[in-house]
Amino acid sequence: MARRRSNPLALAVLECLSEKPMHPYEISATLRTRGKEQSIKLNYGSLYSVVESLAKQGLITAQHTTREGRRPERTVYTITEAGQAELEDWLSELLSTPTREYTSLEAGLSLVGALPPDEVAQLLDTRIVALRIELGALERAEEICAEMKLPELFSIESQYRHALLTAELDFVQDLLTRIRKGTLGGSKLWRRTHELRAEGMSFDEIMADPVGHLGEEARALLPREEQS
Amino acid sequence: MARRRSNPLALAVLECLSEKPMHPYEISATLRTRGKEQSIKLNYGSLYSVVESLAKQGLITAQHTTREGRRPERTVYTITEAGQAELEDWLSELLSTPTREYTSLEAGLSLVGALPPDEVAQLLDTRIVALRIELGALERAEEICAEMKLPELFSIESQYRHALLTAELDFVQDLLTRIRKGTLGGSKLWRRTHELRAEGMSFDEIMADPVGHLGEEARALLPREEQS
DNA sequence: ACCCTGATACTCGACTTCGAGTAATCGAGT
DNA sequence: ACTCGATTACTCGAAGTCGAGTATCAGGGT
Repeated sequence: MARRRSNPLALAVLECLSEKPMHPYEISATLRTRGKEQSIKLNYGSLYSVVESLAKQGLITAQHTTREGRRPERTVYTITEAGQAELEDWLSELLSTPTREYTSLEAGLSLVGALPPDEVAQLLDTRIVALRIELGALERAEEICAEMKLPELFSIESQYRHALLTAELDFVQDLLTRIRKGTLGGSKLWRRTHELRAEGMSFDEIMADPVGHLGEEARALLPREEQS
Repeated sequence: MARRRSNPLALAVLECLSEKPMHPYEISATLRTRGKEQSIKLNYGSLYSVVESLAKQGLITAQHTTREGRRPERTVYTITEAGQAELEDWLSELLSTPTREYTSLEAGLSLVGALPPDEVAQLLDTRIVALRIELGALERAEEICAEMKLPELFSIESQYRHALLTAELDFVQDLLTRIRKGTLGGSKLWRRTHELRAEGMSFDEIMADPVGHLGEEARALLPREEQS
C-alpha cells in the first residue's frame, strides 16, 4: 500500500480509466492524441510498471485479457471505487498544494560561478534564442487549437507553460544585461576569481585571503567572526 | 561510460571537487551550508551512488580512505581532468539549452477537467494562499542575504525561483477569475459534464452525442469528419 | 505475390532513486 | 561521571525509471 504519489503518469492512468475500461496501450494512445504527453512524461516501461503498481494497490483491477491471433494479449483494466477516490484526492492535492520543483536551469544557476562571466553571457544568449523559438512554436500550437475551436479547458496546461516560459525569458534577458553591464552583485569577484584560476592559483589559496585577492565584495565569504 | 547527465547532484559533486578534494559527507555538508540543496535535490542514498557512478566513469578518483577511531571510513575523492571538462560542458548545456520540465501543476492542469469547476476554484484559492506564503518566505530570505552583504552571484537561483513563483501566482489568479466568471472557453461544457455524471450518466453515453448533451462547445470533440 | 512501412502491444534488465537504518563520536548540561 | 541529543559518516534493499528490443499484423505500393 505504498501510495507514494510520485509519478503523475499514474494519475493520468486513473483519469483515463475513470472514463472507461482500457488496456495499457490504449491508455498511452489516448494520452498521446490528447497531447497530454506534453505535460506528463510517458514511456512504455513506466506505463506498465505504474499500471501494475496501481493494480497491486487495489486502485484498478484487471477485467479480462483478450488475444487476437497470435498477437500479445491485451489486459483490460477497470478503475475501482478506491481508485476513483484516489484520483480525486490526488488531483486535488496537485492543484491546491505547491511543491518544491527542481528545474535544470535553477540547478545550473546555483553553480553558475564555476564558469567565467563572459562564457555564461554567451550561453544565456544561446538560451534566449532557443526560448524564443519554443515560445513561437507554443503560440502557433495555440492558434491551431483556436482554429479547431477546441475549448480552452483542454489546453490550460499549455497556457501555463506559456506563462512560465515567458517568465523565464524575461528573467534570463534581465540577468544577461546585468552580467554584461557588470551591475550584478559580485561581478568583480566573479571575474577576478576566474582570472586567478586561469593563472594557476588554487581555490584554497584564493580562499585563504579572499578580501586580499578578490576585493571587498568577498568579505561576506569569510566566517562571521572574522568579518571585523 | 553511460554519461546520462540525469541527476544534477552529480554536477554539484563535480563542482565541489573542482574546489578541493572531499569525501562525500563533506560534499553534502558544503552544499547544505551554501543553500544549494534548495536548488538541487540531495539525499544520502543518491549522493553515494552518484559518486560511485562518477568514479566508474573516470570523472573522479578515490584518493585515499582514512579512518579515525572506529568510525566509518571516509573516502576522499579528487576530480580528474575528464571530470573538470565534464563539469564545464554539462554546466554549459544546462545554461544554454532549455529542456522540457514536467511540473506537477502542469500535470494537474492537464487533467483538471476530471474535477468540477467549483471544486477546482476552491483548490486554486488554497494554492494562492500557499504561494503568497512561499513568496513571502523567499523575500525574507533575500533580505537576509542582502543584510549579510552576500553578493547576488551566489543567490541568482533564488531570484529565478522568485520570478517563476510570481509568474505562477499571476497565472493562477487569472485562471481563477476566468473560472469564476465563466469566461474560460469550455466552462459550460465542463459544468454540464459533471452535472450529468453526478446524475449517473456514463462517460460513453455523454460522448455518444456530445453536442446534444453538452451544447455547441462540444462540437470540437467530435472526429473531424462529423463536425459538419 | 512480395515487400516495406507503420501501428499494435508489450517485455526485459540495467541503472537510479530514496529514505530509513546503523553506528560511532562530540559536547553541553546536570 | 553521566546521559542525551546532535553531528558525523555511510549502507542497504525495495521500488521506480528508462528505452531499446521483440513479435505480430494491416495496408499500400510494385
